[in-house]
Amino acid sequence: MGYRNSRLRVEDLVKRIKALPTKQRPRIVDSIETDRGFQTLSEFNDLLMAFVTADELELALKLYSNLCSYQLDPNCWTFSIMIRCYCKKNEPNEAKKIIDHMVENKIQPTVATFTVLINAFCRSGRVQKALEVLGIMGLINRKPTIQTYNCLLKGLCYVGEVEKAHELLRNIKKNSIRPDIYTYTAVMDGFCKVGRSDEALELLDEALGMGLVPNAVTFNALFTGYFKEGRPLEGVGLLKQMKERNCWPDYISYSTLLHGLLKWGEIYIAMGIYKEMVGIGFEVDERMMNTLLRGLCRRSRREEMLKYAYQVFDKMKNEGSVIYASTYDLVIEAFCIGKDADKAMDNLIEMARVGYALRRITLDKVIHVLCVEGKLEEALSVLVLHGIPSKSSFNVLIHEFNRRGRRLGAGNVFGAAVKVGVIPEREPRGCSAKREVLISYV
DNA sequence: CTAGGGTTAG
Repeated sequence: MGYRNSRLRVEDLVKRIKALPTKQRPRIVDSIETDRGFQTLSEFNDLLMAFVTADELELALKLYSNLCSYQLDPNCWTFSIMIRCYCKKNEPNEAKKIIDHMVENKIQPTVATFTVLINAFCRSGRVQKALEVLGIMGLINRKPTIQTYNCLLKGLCYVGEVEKAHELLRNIKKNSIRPDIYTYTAVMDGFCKVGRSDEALELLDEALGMGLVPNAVTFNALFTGYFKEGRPLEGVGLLKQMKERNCWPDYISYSTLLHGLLKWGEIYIAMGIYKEMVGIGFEVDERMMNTLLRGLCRRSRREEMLKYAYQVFDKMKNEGSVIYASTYDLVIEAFCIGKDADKAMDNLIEMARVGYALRRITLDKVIHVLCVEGKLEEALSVLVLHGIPSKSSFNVLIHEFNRRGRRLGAGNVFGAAVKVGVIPEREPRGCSAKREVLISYV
């Protein structure tokens, strides 16, 4: 049974390979070889291409290296696939060797093949090499298309040559190649990444004037620019404009916007955007939820924000999200602000249980609120957690115990302080208590 | 006779 080509068979084979552990995959290629190989080169090319599209690059290389054992000669298409393979592997220099070989042997690669290689060089910041390839194209009279230029534009922006990208865009127009929305998006993105959103906006107008239709990616570039420049509210305006243009914001639009608003302290508006996202059905990821929650907690002196913080925190707990240490700190602080001593304490214990370091400031705040609420026993139990409160917390505790005439409690606190190397100014009432403690701990 | 090429975030 020879390996017979049909699209179904190729897809089937790739599927079967995908189901295998990585280490066992090369064996399939060997089995093809022992299985009488390929009838035609086109069968071979089809499978090679299938490997490359399926990201099985090692298998593609292995298959290619077996080529002569099937007594087949590579053609233009075979080489093109291998160029794609090396580009995917981020080895454009290897790909270029193949292009050179093709050109030398008068097997002329098409624009698409050149574009793949130019893109690979650009993506890795080797714009010079990309331009060199463009030069080879010129030599054999292959004209770049707008896609080729788009790759170069992105490459130029990537290496910080936005000015040059802009100039190239002008030249493209002059040479009567019609830019498309990818072209404009690429240069706009370049401007936005260096804080020149206004120039990006001018380009957007130009694109609109040409009848091009901006998409979410185009707008997302502007979002990024606005937030880089500290203009979060203009981002909100942009969202509105997007919708008016019937361009539906995607997940990246929303999360960029949300992140920008949080970064610049527009927490209330951020909460609104968050609700909108959830309403549409976007899942807000854990990291973003942590950021949102921290923002809400920072504003928790406003009652409404505290309420939101509670809601978001509950939701995260219900969904089993990981709550970061920095988030716990702020949540506990918010509970303290909200005079919810028990919740503050519960979460402090929770924080200790999951193994997070307990910051002094957090311990202090919990001890303080527990004392204010008259929960002395709980305040005392904070001392058994792993973490050292500040001297003033020990002072407050000793004072509270003294005030209630609880000499033993005060002595315990004093002892705990001394044990961790803190000598409070406050002393347990009655000298004997202090002396006892000092004798037993020092 | 045909494969195939270009976007975005914290």
